[in-house]
Amino acid sequence: MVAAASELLRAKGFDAVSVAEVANAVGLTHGGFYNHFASKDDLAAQALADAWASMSAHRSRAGKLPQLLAAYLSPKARDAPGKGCPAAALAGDVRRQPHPVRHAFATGLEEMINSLEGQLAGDPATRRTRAVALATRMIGALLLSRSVPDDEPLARELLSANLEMALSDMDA
Amino acid sequence: MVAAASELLRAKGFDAVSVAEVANAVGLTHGGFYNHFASKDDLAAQALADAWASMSAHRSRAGKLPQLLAAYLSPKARDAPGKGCPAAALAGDVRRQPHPVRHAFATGLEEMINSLEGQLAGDPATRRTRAVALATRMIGALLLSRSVPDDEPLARELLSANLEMALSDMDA
DNA sequence: TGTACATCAGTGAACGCGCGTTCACTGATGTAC
DNA sequence: TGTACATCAGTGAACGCGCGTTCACTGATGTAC
Repeated sequence: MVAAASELLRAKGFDAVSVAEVANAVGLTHGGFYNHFASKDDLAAQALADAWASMSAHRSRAGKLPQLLAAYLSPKARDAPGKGCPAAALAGDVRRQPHPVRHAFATGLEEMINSLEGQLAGDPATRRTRAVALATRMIGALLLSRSVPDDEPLARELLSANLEMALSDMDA
Repeated sequence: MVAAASELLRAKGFDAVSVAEVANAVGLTHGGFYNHFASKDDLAAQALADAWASMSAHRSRAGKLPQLLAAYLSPKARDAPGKGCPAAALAGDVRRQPHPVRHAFATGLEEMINSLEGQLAGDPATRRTRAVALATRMIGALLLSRSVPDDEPLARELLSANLEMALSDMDA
């Protein structure tokens, strides 16, 4: 149920997913929901943590940084928000969520930054700063690309321009 | 009314602002709303265009690029989403809005990129790419900083790390 | 100037709808003897 | 093994609520004569 919610929330956002919808997704009716979770917010916090966990697992399978960036900033990733990065899917919503949800978000984001930092070469003194900036670029590009209508060239350009810049930054 | 909606929408998001709230903000009741707009979505599209217009006016008053970046990526801007950049405030929501709203969003974003491109120095062949990447960095950083709880150091770091990287990119 | 009338922005009750949450009840499962 | 009972996840009707939208009505404004 947490896994189903995690995908639905990323695909549609917190408010657009109902308790009944999540329950139905695992073959239940809405009434039994409260045998498992204290509230919808409780589920949201758990689902967000779960999404970050599966994102982290995916990251360790993705190989080296250039391959990870190319996969992250791809049209395929753009078109599958439900299975993709929780930050790109929910960063805009999370500002209006209760504290446990925001905290789960921040924890996952911090882990993502740490993971990127570990894959960066170059001057160790600037690694953390570059990792924060790289995470921002990845998440921002995917999120903005999704916010623009699919048929506008800008949607592709946001991915390609940021991929190019991210790859060239990496060497510096 | 469009101006009031523009600020409310940026502060709270599309779904969290009701027609009654917008009407009350200008001293009316909700019933008269439909003498002015065809629907809530119609208002949202106009309000978004208005927000971009006031952002654009603000941009031309901001001086040179380093000053603009410092103001954009400041804690003050972070804490006033209602008066700030429509992209950082609404990029996450706009994906779920009807096409006119998405189109208004994309148009404003395109203008922002063009404006940044005009302020960039360096190799003209890469200017457009660098402008797209810079806009992504600005919007992504502000949006992520707002999504993290205020009391976490990461909220500040997202602004400062991206400001630092943006300023050093500018010279390259 | 005064009177009758048309216009139209604004009012507030009402509509249908979907939501999160509660609750009395069902029915399968497992334990006690 | 068979029977009685407790447990507890799951059901679906019901609750109160807020929403976008509609609509009959009000009342101020401006025009016609």
